[in-house]
Amino acid sequence: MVNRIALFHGLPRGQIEEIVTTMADQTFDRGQTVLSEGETAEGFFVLVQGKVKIFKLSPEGKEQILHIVGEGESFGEVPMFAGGQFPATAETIEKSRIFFFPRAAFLDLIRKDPSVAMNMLAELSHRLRQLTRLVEELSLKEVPGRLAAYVLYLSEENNSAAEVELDITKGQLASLLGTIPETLSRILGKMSSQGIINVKGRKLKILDRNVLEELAVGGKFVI
Amino acid sequence: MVNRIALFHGLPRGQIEEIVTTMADQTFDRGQTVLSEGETAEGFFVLVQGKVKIFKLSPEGKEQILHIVGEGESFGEVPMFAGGQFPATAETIEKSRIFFFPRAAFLDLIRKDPSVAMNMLAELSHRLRQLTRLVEELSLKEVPGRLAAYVLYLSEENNSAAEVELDITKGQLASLLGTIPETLSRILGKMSSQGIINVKGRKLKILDRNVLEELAVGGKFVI
DNA sequence: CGGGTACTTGACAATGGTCAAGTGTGGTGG
DNA sequence: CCACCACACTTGACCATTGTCAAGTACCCG
Repeated sequence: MVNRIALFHGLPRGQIEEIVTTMADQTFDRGQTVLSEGETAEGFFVLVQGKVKIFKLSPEGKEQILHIVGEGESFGEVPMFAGGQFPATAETIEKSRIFFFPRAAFLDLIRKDPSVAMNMLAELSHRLRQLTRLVEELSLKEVPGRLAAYVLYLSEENNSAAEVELDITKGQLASLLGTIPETLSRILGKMSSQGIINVKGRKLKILDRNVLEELAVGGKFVI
Repeated sequence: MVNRIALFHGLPRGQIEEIVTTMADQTFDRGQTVLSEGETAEGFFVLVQGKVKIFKLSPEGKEQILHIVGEGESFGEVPMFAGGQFPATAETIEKSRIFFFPRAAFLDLIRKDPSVAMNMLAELSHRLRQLTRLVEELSLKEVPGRLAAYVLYLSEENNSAAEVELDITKGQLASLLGTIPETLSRILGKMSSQGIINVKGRKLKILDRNVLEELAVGGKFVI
């Protein structure tokens, strides 16, 4: 199980066995909070099975999803290295199995084995790139452009297939795109009626990839 | 000089001398591009003196500043650990002196000395926290709220002084707040006319901190 | 089959961007 | 030392995008 975690790739068996003795193995139902923004951290988490959303809430209750954690990915490491509290909240959106690694043992491991440090540096760098892209999308593109980029991304992930399936609800997608379900629904409707995509529940079919690509780089969306 | 770089704190003298032999020392005039989004990376940079903005450009030319690099800070590390290209562009906004550290020698150093890895993990974590906050601001607050948060941040940096001075132009501040100079100008004007702040060139005086704090957490701005 | 959640649709309001035309203001060269 | 020029900033009129509120429909799970 631990072997499948990217963070521990290349680690000798002995050290894996050592770190396993310190970790905790927890199961969460869907909709449970794993960690809350502002909490002090005693370690970090790895999602083994299920799905977790990392998000921020505004005082008025609007939610911005920063990231959907996939299986094998870690989260909640920021305070371990930078001190302080968690910068966002993590909540399961499916029944999930999560490993918790306490701070001290993991820091020891890093000092002993540089490959863990390198893996962690790669992971954090990857996360920085994703967040950079999120800022770009939110600030420089309108909602249709963000949606187009997301649909194309889903397609790439799937060998550029024309048919893709959302693995989150449309409401969650709206929150990930920095908008609300109503707006997303309207835009999906418009794209449908213009023959750009075909929407059937969570299944999307790309009908005109060129228009999507045009939108995704910042082009305007004419009604 | 190298001693003052946070990344190398705690490093024995011998290793500092070693890394110094591999680095390049460059000077840039104001307005020069240090690295461009999409370029392949051969190393990373440390700003020794001056000021650098890290930003994204939309196809229409709108700019979103992600970060203003301060003296002693590094930038451009993401591709070193995650592979690929620079996710954003870096340009000097003042005459600057910049050290460049080639990839290979630095990776060697990390493998030899875990404290450098720890410093770098702290740096990247810190950056993740900042970007998380930027996403939050852009997505969950309106411009007056972002401005209020920025002014309060400047004040904190300065022992909560009531008088603060912008160290960037208002145009750059607009880009950092995810808006345009016109909008920023109008909001500064409104805040002024309501006695919340006093604006004189780049000098701002906080007159009503409570209102600013209210705005910064997401409160509404009544005209 | 029922209940709740997810989603859709409509009318409306408002934030903030665009375009255009100024008004300073600091730095440089004559 | 002053005039000029470029650039930073301001202000006004307008409008597009998107959020709010409200109501209704579809759909999945138990």
